[in-house]
Amino acid sequence: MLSMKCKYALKALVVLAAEGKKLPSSAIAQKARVPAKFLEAILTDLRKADALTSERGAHGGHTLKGAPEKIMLGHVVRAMDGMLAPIPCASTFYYKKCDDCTDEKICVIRHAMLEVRNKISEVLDGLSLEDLLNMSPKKKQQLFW
Amino acid sequence: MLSMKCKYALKALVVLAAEGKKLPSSAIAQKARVPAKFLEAILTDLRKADALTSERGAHGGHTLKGAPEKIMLGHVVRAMDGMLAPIPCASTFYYKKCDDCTDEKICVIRHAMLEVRNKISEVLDGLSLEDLLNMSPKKKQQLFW
DNA sequence: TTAATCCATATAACTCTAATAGGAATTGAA
DNA sequence: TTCAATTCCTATTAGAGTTATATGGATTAA
Repeated sequence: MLSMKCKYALKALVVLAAEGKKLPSSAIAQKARVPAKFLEAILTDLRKADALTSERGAHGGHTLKGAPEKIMLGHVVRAMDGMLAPIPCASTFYYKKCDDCTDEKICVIRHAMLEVRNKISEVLDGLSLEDLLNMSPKKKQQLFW
Repeated sequence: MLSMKCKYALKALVVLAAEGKKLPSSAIAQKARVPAKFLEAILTDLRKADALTSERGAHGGHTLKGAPEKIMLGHVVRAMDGMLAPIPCASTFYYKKCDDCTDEKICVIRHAMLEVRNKISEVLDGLSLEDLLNMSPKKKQQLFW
């Protein structure tokens, strides 16, 4: 399950990608329809995840860091929610051994979940913000949801 | 994320599939290395999900309902954890509209997550308990994890 | 009658989620 | 210098979900 936080993060980044310019968090919150104060925390996390840069003070705001086609959904989801894999022992970036497993090389649950994690990764690490924008039939009106 | 409950459920079913006979929950708990009392509740859910049948009283126990090749992982995971999709609006079996979305037909987040949900479904609805057993290189010794 | 077993309900500790609140620090402009 | 806009930081909170454990009732075979 994607958390609301992660979904909001994606929406915020789509807005930034579509506008292609610096935006204050209040503007992002309004365009993405996301609780403003919650979004502030999310934007901080996105900055730490190197997805955007922020400028403080009057006329400050947030700017996408790098081109929209370089920012992949997998990166964002991992930064917000952690691993893509259904269980820790099947994760590449957030691997953790199971307590109830003696030999993970033969674990059939893990084998199955590795397949799942690879499919999820194929999709999310293969989709960029730019790809998301291009999915929208109403791109020009900037209606994405 | 798969819950422990779901993981335990899968392990219990693998044990039942491997043994191919009626087993009391205590035996399943021991072979699957799952907390006994927690497992009892899980077995009840699996019965409600039509994955096994139970007999009460002395010499009672739980038996897989139907052939192992007919019980799919997707069915089990849905019964334990709910939807496979990352977000409710992308779920087939547990669909629910998003509050922050005006037109889901154009929602780019949903489109991306539909791809993910379909891939997950392809794997989990394509894998049976029998497939899991066959994944194990130590099938004869009944070591699955 | 007894022991084994499933079944049902309650509870508890813990963590996670989805926020909200309040204010400090920074910046550009009047 | 002062003001307003803005990010940034820390704390708090209500509610839900997770992962169990405890107790005892109901059922069944020997």
